Amino acid sequence: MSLRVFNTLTRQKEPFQPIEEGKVKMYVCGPTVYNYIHIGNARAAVVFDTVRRYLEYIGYEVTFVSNFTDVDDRLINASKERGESVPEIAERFIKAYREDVGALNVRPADVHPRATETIPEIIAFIQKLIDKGYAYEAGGDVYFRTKKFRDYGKLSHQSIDELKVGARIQVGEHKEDPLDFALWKAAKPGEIKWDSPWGEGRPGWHIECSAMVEKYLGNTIDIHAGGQDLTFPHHENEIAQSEALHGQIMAKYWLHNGYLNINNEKMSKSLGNVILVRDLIKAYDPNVVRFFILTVHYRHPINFSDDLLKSAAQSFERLRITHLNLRHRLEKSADLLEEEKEKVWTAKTDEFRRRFKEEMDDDFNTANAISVLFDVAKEANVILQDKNSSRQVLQAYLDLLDEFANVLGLTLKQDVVLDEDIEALIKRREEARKMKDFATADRIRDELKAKGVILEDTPQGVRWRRI
RNA sequence: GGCGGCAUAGCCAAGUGGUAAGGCACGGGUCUGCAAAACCCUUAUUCCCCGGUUCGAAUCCGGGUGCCGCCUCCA
Repeated sequence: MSLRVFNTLTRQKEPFQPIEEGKVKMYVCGPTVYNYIHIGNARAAVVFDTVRRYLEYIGYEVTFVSNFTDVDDRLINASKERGESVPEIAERFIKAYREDVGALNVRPADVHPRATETIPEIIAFIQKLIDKGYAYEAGGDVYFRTKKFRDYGKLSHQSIDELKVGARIQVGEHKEDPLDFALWKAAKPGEIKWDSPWGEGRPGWHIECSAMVEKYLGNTIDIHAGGQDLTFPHHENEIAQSEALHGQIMAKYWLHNGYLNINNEKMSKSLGNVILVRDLIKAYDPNVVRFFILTVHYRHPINFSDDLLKSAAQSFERLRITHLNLRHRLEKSADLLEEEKEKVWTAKTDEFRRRFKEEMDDDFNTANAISVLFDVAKEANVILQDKNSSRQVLQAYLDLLDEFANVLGLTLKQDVVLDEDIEALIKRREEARKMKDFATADRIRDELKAKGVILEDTPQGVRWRRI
């Protein structure tokens, strides 16, 4: 079995074959940095970070590029409202983005280009489109001539006629056709601006991605990804720009993640139910948030609620406890394995690995991959029941858990550092238990529980963890 | 109007032709000084409804019901 991915372009799962053997060029549309990111943004970031990790796990060399949109209408509006400059706002929220997404264990991209640092390339791109007749200047704006691009609508599977029904020309725009979209917008007085052959202005939203993909990855890339809502118009327009200019396809595979709802309602400002990552990770371990996101297939809608998150926290705790218990037991175990028996265990762990890969190969089915993780934990727990477990076997299962968790960007390992006074209490309880003074032992155990430390007596001695 | 998605146990969620993964919660048992953790057992003769195709369907086809999304800034 090898990797198959669902391609929005064909609406089918296709065998994944990169353009260049062993290498993957991947671009993910990043945030417009005018605010803190919400959990919908987080889902996209986590999902495609996981895709990247898995591609690397199966041996690809991945070049991962993700942009920051640091100039556009929303930033300009925010600038007016807050009396702060556009670059100030952008800088602040880029920093916040890195923190938020970093907490969720999303690795930084190889390159994080910014629109404002790509202006010369954007202008050159637009100029070439004008030269080829795919774009026109009108009143200081430049628009893409949609009807000239024959494939327009191929990604969202809409005909131009159907799309026209919803299209509007805003007041002040000078489009030839309602479906045309801005490549360059003339600056209004006081707005942030750059010089261009068409006067002072700023790039439209879609053009930056086309220019960045070309600059950092080339004319055709392997994977272009983003949220479902970017399919139209953003990605459709990117395709129009890039393919009109280059005469070759922009990306082989287009991946889109599904929506995230809050208590079964769409998350939106008007409903007032937007949850910021920043706030969420104050209440929940970021690992749990990531785990929760990955328990649902990335293309399916995911519902968010307190109860669901609590349930996910319980679920994830099971994996963490097994991990912790393996480590505790490893300190007390000896190497007992004979060579032939080792082969049996290796065969078992290889089988888990095969299953994990099989699930991830099926369009990144993280939900099923996680179920393999639970099966590994179950097996490990059974081994922990045995009084004479071998060190090699325990270590093999611990490593396997870490290996899978790492592909998913999850951290199972917890370091439990105890204060001196807590250690002293544990020691006192041990002495009390030896003397069969269970009243004292239980009192200390309750006391520690109140402080967030759970004690568990095992045949190998006392074991502790934090709540 | 056009395009698309979803409906599986109390809850979450995989599964898209071969006889219902996994997790949470619940109940019983084992282990334990008691716990905790863990393990074992139990928990959907059945996958929104009605027809059809098939040796066989949650899975395919037709019809219906309900919910949702996109077509406009949006992950």
